[in-house]
Amino acid sequence: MTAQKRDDIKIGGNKILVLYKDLRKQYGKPEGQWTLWCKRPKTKLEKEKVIIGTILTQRTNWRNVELSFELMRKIGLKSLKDIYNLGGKNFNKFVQAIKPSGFYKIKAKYLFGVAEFFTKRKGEIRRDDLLNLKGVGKETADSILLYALEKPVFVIDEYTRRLVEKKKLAKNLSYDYLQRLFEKNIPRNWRLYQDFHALIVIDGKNKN
DNA sequence: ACCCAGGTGGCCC
DNA sequence: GGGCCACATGGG
Repeated sequence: MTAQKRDDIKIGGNKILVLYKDLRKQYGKPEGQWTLWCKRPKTKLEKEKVIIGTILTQRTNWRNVELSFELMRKIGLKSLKDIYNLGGKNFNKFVQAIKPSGFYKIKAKYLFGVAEFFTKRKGEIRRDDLLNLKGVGKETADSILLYALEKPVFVIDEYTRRLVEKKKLAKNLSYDYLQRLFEKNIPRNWRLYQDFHALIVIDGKNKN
C-alpha cells in the first residue's frame, strides 16, 4: 500500500464514523425503508430471496426485480433449489419470469450457477468461492456475504462512490480501497455494516 | 425519444 | 491495473 493510501485511511477515521452518525440522525433506522434487504432476512427462504435479488438487481431498478419475483412466485419458484431443479422446458419459463429485470438471458444462466452452488455446497462459504461464480463480482459477492450470510463485509456500490466523492473522503474510488477505508474505520459488526450501507443507498436515492 | 437503475465478463492494451 | 463494450427491461 502506498503512503498516500495509508494517509487517506488514517484521515478517513473520524470522518467515516461521523458520516454514519449523520446519516443515522437524518434518516433514522434504515430497516424497512429500502427493499427487503433492510428487513434483516430471517428465514432460509428470505435469505435466498436476497441472494437471487443481488443478481437480478444488477444495473436494474428494484421495481423491475419485484415484477420478476412476482412472476417467479406464480410459477412456483421460491428457492434456489427450485431453480437448480428446473428442467429444460420449465427453465424457459424461469427465463421469461426474470425478463422484467433486464439482461435476462445471461442473468438466468448466472442464477442457475448460483443456485447450483448453494444447493450443493456444504460448510463455510468463502468470498473467493462466490467470486468464482459467473455473474458474481465483488459487489454481488459482498452483498450476499453481508445481507444473506451476515458476515462483516462492507459493500461498495455506486452510491458509496458518489457519497465519498461528494464528501471528499477519498480520491481513490476503487472497490478494494473504499472497502478498506470503511472497514478499517468502523467497528467490525455486520449489523452496523448493513445499516450503514443501507443509509448510504437511502441517502443516494434521496435527491437533494 | 431519450435517460436511468447496487454490475459483470470478455476483450484489449 | 484500467478502458470499452455487450447485456435488456420498465418507468420517468
